[in-house]
Amino acid sequence: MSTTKDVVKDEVKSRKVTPAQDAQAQILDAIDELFYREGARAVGVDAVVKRAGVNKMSLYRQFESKDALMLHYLAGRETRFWNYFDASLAKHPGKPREQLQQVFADIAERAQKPGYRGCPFVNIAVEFPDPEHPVRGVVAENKKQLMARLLELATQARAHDPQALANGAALLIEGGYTATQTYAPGHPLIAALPQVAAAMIAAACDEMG
Amino acid sequence: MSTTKDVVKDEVKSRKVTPAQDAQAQILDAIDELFYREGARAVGVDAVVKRAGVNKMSLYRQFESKDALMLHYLAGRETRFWNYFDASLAKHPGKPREQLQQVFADIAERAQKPGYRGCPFVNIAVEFPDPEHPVRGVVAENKKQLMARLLELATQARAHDPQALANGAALLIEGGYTATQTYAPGHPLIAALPQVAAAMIAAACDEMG
DNA sequence: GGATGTTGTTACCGATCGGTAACAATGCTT
DNA sequence: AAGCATTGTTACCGATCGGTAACAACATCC
Repeated sequence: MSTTKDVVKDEVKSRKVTPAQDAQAQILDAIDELFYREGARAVGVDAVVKRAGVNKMSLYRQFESKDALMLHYLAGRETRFWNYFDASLAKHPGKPREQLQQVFADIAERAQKPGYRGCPFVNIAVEFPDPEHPVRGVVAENKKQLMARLLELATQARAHDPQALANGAALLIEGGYTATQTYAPGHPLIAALPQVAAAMIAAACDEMG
Repeated sequence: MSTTKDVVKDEVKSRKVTPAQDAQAQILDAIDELFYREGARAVGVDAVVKRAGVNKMSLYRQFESKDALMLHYLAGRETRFWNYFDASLAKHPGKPREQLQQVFADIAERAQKPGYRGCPFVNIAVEFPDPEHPVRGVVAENKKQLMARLLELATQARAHDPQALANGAALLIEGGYTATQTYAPGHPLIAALPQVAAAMIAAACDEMG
């Protein structure tokens, strides 16, 4: 008798093997896009591996959990954010007031591009309300540093009350991020961010109390 | 022979029957708290019925889907929001500038209370990024009306550029909401919101261009 | 006292969640 | 060629997701 098991054996399997570091890079690319666009909570690991073009086990052999994935995602976004920030300042070296103004101009410009989905730190903080969740530490650290940089700029710009200007700038930045999601996309409110910031900066530096 | 089916029959079932409208009220209370505190996406219908103290079928006999639940949740939050808003204005009848200032003062006060979790419209917009999702329509409507009210106040306050002041106020409000979630709870930035708003209002109304 | 309509309960549906065991196929080293 | 570590594949795991069928227990009206 012939067992049916060994009848068809010459099919081409052709499974491609991806080095670990390549797979890792593809995964990081996938989560950077998916977590940002659809939200980390809404995107499952199956969607991640599908988009990354790797196997699920390849993912879990390099990242211990989805929480770890989110932390890597945030780390990448943090690097990108400070690159943006430093690029804004680099446009006006030695001119803190123009630097601060440029930060708002560049944020508003990015926020109007299609596909913009707000600040990734804001989004993930809203998606994970538990303040003990590991992602919240990254968010807090980012905002803490942002406030420090704003205070530094406000001080260098010789504002009457540097902390007050830093507070106002921080609130406007958070507001600009969020308004992109709550108001209709392309709403003139986003485009008005630099003007609002300009008025605030002028009032904080020019007129004497 | 004795069938085992009818041996124990005198156990007290004691199942309470809740009128439909009572169950509905309990469900609305439950989602108002759970959806706000933990996020509508993170809270399942099982958690809702458990907290409401009703059966799952009682829920689905009155609400056709979880999406419908979220719309009811948002409707309740919208009513509450405009009650807050009108209450702020009622403190200074006929004085638009003080009214606008009061809006910020009251928002900042609420935002510093324990359990505050930001603007429910902002949160649900972040949780459901798809602009075609039914909840997004409610969010857009709320913000649209808010902008209209702010513009009305700015006009009455005789700002040089009412639209510019309304834009600034809207951005500050969104920023205040969001900052409660991204910066540490109780962060001085939240308490500074009224001062920042005061400076903005003063600059928009007082000084001549 | 039925008959009827509403409510509670249980048990289930298929789908998806994050995560893993086991093993086949591959590449690299010697 | 042999041995070994890495990678791919499949098939699962228990839990939870939103949602429903079927039927038992109740209240009410005639």
